[in-house]
Amino acid sequence: MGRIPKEINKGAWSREEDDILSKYVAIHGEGKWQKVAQNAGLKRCGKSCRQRWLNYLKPGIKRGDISADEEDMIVRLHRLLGNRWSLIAKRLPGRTDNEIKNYWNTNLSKKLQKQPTSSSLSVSLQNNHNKYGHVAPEAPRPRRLKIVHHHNKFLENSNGSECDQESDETSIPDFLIDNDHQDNLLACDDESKTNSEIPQIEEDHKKVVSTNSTHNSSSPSDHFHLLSEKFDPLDTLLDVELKKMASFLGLEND
DNA sequence: AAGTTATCCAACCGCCAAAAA
DNA sequence: GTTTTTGGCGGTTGGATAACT
Repeated sequence: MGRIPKEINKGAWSREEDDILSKYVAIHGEGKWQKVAQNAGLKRCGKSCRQRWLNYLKPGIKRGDISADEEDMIVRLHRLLGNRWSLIAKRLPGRTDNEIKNYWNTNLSKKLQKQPTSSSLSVSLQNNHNKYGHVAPEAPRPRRLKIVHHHNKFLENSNGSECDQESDETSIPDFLIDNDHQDNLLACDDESKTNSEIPQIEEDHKKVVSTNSTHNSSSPSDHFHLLSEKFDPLDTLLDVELKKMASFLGLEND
C-alpha cells in the first residue's frame, strides 16, 4: 500500500478540501490517487481522496431519499448477490456502495427482521447480526470477481465509444456476466414498475443487447437476455442464477 | 433542561487482485 | 519471476444528532 504522509488529516472533509479535490480531478482526471493527494496539496491519503470523490464529489451522485423502487431493487439484488455492495450499487445509478451498505444496515435489515421469517433472507439476516447490528457475511466471501472491472469498462464503453467486449474475459462464465445486466429481469418482476423507472443504465444495456444481436447472438448470455424479456418468472430465474453463482463460488450449501 | 441511549452515516481500515516497475 | 504500487471492496468505527427518560 502507499506510504502514508507524515501529516495527514482524518475525519470529515472540509468544504475547502472538497473544492481542491474537485478542481484537481476536473483538470487531471481520476486515478493515481496518491499523486492526487500530493499534487493537490491535500493532507489526505490517496485512498481517502478516492473514496471522497467516488462517494460524494463525483458528478451524478444522488444523496438520500432512497425511493421505494430503489429499496425493492436493493432487497432483490441483495437476495441474489449478498453483500456485494459494489455490484448492487452498479444497478442503482447515482447510488454508491457505501450508501447502499449503510441503508441496508440501518433500514432494510431491521425491516426485514421484523417481517415473518418465511424467506431464507430473513432467516439469514437474523442469524448474521453482530453486536453492532451490522450484517455479517452469510458465508466466507469468495475472492473478488474480475467481472467487476469488465462491467465497468462495458458500461463506460457502451455510451458511444468502442466496446470492450472482445477483451480477455472469455474465462468468465456467462451467467456472471449476465448477473451484471439484470435490469430487465429485475424491473419486470412487478408490472406496476415500468421500465421507465430503470434509468440510463438500462438504456446502455439495451444498446449492448442490440449490438450483440447484430452479430451472433447464440451465446448463453444472449439467451438469458431474450428469456428475461419474454417471460416473467422472476423467482425461478433468480433461484437458477443464485444456484449457478453459488456453484461457481463454491457456496452450494448456502 | 440535562443526561442517557439509540440511530445514522461518513470515513477509516485491512485485505486482496491487478497492474506496474 | 519478484516486488511494489494502486485501486477496489466490504466490514467496522466513532462522531453527530435525534429520541427518549
